[in-house]
Amino acid sequence: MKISDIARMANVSTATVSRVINNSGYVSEEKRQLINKIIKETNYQINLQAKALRISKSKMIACVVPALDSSLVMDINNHLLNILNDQGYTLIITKFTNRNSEKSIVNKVRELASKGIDGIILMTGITSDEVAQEIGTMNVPIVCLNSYFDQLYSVNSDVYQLAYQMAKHVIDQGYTKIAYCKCYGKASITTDFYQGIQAALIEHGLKTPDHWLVDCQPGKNHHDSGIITATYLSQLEDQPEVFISQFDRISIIAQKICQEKGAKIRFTGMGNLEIAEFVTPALTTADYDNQKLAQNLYQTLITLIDKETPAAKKVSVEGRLIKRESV
Amino acid sequence: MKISDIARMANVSTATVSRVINNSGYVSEEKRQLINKIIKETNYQINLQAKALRISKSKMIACVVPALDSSLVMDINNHLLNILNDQGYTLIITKFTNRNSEKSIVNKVRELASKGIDGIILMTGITSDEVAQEIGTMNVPIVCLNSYFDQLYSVNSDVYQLAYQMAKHVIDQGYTKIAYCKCYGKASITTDFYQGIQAALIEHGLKTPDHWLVDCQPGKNHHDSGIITATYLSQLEDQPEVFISQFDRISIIAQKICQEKGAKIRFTGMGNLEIAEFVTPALTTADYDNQKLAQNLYQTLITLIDKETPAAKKVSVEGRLIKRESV
DNA sequence: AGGCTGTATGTAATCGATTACATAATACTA
DNA sequence: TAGTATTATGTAATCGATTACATACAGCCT
Repeated sequence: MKISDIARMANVSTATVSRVINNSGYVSEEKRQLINKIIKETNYQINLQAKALRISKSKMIACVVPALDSSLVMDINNHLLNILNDQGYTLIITKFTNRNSEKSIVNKVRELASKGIDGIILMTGITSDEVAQEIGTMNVPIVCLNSYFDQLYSVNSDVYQLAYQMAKHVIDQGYTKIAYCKCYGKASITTDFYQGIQAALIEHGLKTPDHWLVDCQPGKNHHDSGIITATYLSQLEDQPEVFISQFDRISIIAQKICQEKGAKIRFTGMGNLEIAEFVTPALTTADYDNQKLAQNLYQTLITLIDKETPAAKKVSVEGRLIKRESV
Repeated sequence: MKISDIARMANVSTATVSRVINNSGYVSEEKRQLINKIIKETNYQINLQAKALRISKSKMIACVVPALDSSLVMDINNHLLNILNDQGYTLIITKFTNRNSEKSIVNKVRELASKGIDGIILMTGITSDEVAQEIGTMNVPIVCLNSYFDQLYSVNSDVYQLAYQMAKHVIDQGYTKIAYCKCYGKASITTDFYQGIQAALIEHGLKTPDHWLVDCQPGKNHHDSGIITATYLSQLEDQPEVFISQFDRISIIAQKICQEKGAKIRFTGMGNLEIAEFVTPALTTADYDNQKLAQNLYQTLITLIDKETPAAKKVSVEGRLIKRESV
């Protein structure tokens, strides 16, 4: 069933049917009703592919994710889905890991553009200036999550603040032997985390010895990182009192393993997994406000799609500390 | 940059360029190389929208989910993403909750078809025969997850077996006062769960009094269901020894709350959330083999897309019990 | 030489919409 | 009454590909 079929049945031209469908131009009330009736009766659905081709707007947005396995990615996509559904957009999810050489993300973007996608949300972090530059100059609307560069629009959790507050909270509880994870990646957000903690520590005249700085990267996923972290910490001669981790999952797993090994190290997480409340002891963590992140991603992207200029190149979204039993 | 631009630059017709791109028909080696060279130099990307319109194959598959908030949905989509990426397919995720009246899922399917989608994976459960009938007769390839009907192709976890094994395991541990969740929905998988447990119980001459059958549905999500379940169980005069739940999340939350309330009820879950291993006590659960589910979903769908007949209308995927500390 | 076959390439219709432009009828204005 | 808006509708080009069909040339066979 296509527009020309409807046109024939209504004894009008396709132009008139199109006008009715898109509510544009002049159509007599009589024909409008007739056409609408036929459309309803025949269950006619416009071919969006053809429409997209003609008007160069597909109402499709692609989200590039490293994987669908972190609660952050899931949760934000869930919120995005709600927003996009409401706005008549379709969400495409596509995978790109930085393991396939960061440079080729440029090709990924090109590939998406060739599908006629209106805009792209990049959840796979960018670390290279050069790549950021290249992506920034492509003429497809793009917004990054938690990766900021001068050349790119981005929406970010204010991890610096959260890390700072978290460290401060730990210190306020009277702890001084504080370890934390220092991921040696170059991702913006990771650096923020590190610096936030540093700031609080320095402010209170504390210093963390190097061997309490755990690199959580080598484990490919948080599960493995948790095991690595726990194994490392629990075999130390001088164990820290608290380990501030950047991810709930790492903490939850490490906490459990340390308990089993009899290491009395306390943990804090980040991300506020639902489950963090139900482990023992309930995990102190930080909530990123994923809904707000999703909203801002959408808002920025739509502004770009509409060929307007977003209010800010880099949007920061405040989160909040969630204090529970663990620290 | 379109195909006609390439054609002009190479001094050939669009037909020849198309032949080179699609490796079809005759093209002289000389022109083939020239055209390939130009394509590379110009970074030309074929317009997939136009192509899809012409050949009526979009290489897009849609997955209809109730929400992106359960680990099952996430995990399967993650696996699907890997498979689809490899096969050159694009994954579209779209939301449909049964709260918006199950009937209108028919419209959702129609809407997707109008986007030129090649096939649909339905993760939003179907419960109505009538709807199944209607969807079954639409001429779009569709596969359901965990919802089976005579009219529809489906891939399902063998929940009956798992529930049976789980109950048997609990009984084998010496427990006799066994409660479990009886969700009053009509979803196929929910009934399977109930019947699997029943079978094991009856086999061992056990009977569960009605007030130990907890309806977990009223809480909209597992989090709430967990709270409701724990609250209910812990205030009972005669508490069961074990509660067999259909979802890890419910168990994890209920287990924690019962601990706090001093109720000594043990829990088992289902779904094998990564986190289930790290709560205290580590949760005994069942693994659905999500990867296999995803593979079968893909396989069945592709077979339908290729206009062939899948081996089975209803595919069952075996899972396995994971015995840990909780029971 | 005439007829085949295989290779190479181009022309133009087509997929299903949108829309600029032309045209026509009607109503309004001076 | 001629001229100008306003309303209504249709014609045909267009978006960027694919592909059936037509054409042409080369080599080969008898």
